Amino acid sequence: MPVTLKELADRVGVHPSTISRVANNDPSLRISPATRTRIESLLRETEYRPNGAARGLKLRQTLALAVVIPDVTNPLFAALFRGVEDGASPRGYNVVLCNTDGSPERQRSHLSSLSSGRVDGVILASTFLRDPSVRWLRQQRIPHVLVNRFSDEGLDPFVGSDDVMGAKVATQHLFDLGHRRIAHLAGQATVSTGVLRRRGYLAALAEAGIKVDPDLIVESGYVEDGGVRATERLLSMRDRPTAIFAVNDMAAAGAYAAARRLGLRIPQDLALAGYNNIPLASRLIPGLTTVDVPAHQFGIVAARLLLDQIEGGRLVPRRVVFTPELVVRGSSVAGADAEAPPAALMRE
Amino acid sequence: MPVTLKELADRVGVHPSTISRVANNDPSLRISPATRTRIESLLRETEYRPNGAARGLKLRQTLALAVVIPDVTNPLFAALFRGVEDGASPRGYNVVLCNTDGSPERQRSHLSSLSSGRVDGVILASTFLRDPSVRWLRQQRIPHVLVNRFSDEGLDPFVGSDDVMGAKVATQHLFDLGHRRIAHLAGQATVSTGVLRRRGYLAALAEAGIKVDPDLIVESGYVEDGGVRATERLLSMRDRPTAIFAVNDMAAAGAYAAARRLGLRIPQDLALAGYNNIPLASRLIPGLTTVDVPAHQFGIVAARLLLDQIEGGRLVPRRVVFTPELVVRGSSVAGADAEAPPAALMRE
DNA sequence: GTATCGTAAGCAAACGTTTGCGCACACCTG
DNA sequence: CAGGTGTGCGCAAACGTTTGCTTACGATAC
Repeated sequence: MPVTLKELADRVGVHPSTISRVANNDPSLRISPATRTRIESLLRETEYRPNGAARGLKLRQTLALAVVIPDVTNPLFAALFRGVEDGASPRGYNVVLCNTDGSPERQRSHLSSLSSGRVDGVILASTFLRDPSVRWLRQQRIPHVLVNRFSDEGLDPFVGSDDVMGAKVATQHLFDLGHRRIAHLAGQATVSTGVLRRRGYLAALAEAGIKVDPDLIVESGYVEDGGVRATERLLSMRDRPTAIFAVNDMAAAGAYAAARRLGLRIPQDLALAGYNNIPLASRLIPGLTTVDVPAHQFGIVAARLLLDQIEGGRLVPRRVVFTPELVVRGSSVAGADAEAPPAALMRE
Repeated sequence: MPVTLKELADRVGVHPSTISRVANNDPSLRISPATRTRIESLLRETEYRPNGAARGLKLRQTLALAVVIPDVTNPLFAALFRGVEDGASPRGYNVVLCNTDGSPERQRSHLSSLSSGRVDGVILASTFLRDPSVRWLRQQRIPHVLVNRFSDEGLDPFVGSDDVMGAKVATQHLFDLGHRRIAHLAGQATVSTGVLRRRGYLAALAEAGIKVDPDLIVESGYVEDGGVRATERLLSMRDRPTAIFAVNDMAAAGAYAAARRLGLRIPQDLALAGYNNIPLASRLIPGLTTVDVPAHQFGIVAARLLLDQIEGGRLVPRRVVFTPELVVRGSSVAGADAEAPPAALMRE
């Protein structure tokens, strides 16, 4: 159905290669202005687009990228994807989206399905520490960029934020408010954000001269449900914490539910801080104090790193690390919520 | 980098075509068990994957689909995308995601960038009535399926829900609760959901014997901000409505903000119903009564329709219309919210 | 001993581009 | 008019598969 070079060539009485050169603006082409305009107008008229497969075959490039994430349904990753698309689209690349639901097999299967040269590079979020898939990408020399979480420290191009500092700032914030028994809903030790944010939490305590109580560190994982259970455990202690720093906002949202169930007021009876600043954070009542992670920026930068890598040829490991920022809301400071939070703008 | 047929052929001392036939399980191939196993083990060992571009060129198929939506950041579309991927992935297709932000030019540009045969088909959500892009798809005979909104009635394969019925049921619900002045935050007249849901609203009023007050129908569009402004206008009337049916949940969320600002209690002073049942609906306090739209199912079914169309060859227009279901929460019936809404499960 | 047949695999074209060279023609120079 | 220099474009290979057709070879039949 789409028009081909040969057809055009017949219609304008010229060799296909000439048309190809005109379409590609080949500077080495010497051509009479007359033929050139004739060809150009034909190209415009027919809206000629070179066949992607043929072009890809010859040029060994697909003009496509893959983004592999656990779940777009999560606003953090949705924003990340938008960033990637916004970075890649102007440069002519399409973006295929792969959801893994956190399952390594699904991740593996997606990557292998893409490995038949169906994308020029991969952006990978939420890998594990020492992730086999990432090693495979390295070994296959498939251009890739890790986002948010890294795998083997420093071996891959990476864009993320300073998780240690973010966690430290959040914890210090709680300390500055007078809290001395500060708990941590922790992420898994198999994930970089988990270990780094825990490290930041510990660093803040150390700096404040607070002795660490191991009972105050409970693994909640990154889901709301885990946050509920972990918080219930914390709040049922004899000497319960007055504040909690959660590894992410979903776990913190779980803490809200647990606190409400026990009749505790936030922030008077329990202060909370989360991580990521997903849209939900400002929707909760009171608003959730959290560490902002510029997911959209992550995407843009990751796309740039990847495309530079692809178009530049050689793999140049490079890390871009953002400095996170604390967003203070009512979950830590009473009355901190702005009057009528600015309505997030969303379309149907 | 990836291994090619010719290389394999050299390594096993056989012609490339034979390897191809073995890899593709060509039933017309007669081959000795010995050679077959020799080839098969080589294929496994090298993890051979045929080059996608070459295969696509020969077979004129890309094994890729495109999903075109306004914005993945919107949970409704995120869920829709997941459905498409869940439907397409098992059948070997990748899915490229294109966000248009509602701009027809961006939609056009995405479609044209895909038109170089870079996808086998397109799933399009949120088109306008009489949308030029859709007509272009039809004219180019590019396999496509419309979701949620349709364009020219009945001309394209479509999956969505019965918007008239959904709106009617929601409005009737408000009527049954005793409300007589029921307003409508309406969608644009250029969008199928806008006109159909308005039609459902009107039908319910007619059936209830209520005379329509044109002042009670205000166009809010599909965004929160529009909902705020439209509701403010409604609530500042001398004889203001006691209930509002909003064209979607975002507009309804805007109504919450406007009501709070005016010190009105929901549902006592103002009852609300929305549409779509996005995750936010159950997060609002009180929970938002709304019409559930099975976005994930939409995606699955749309993928099936599209793949059948692609693989089956001829275009068979077909419509799949779901019957929507009303979800009653606290925004219409005081105390309807379940104790501690089941925590939505999300990952970081 | 030749014709027939079945088995096991090879040959080569084609898919639509891109691109390094080459070729024909015209024009200029001496 | 011979030789040189541009100009304007054409030729053909190559990218990695797929697939209809052909071929080589050994066995069986007559």
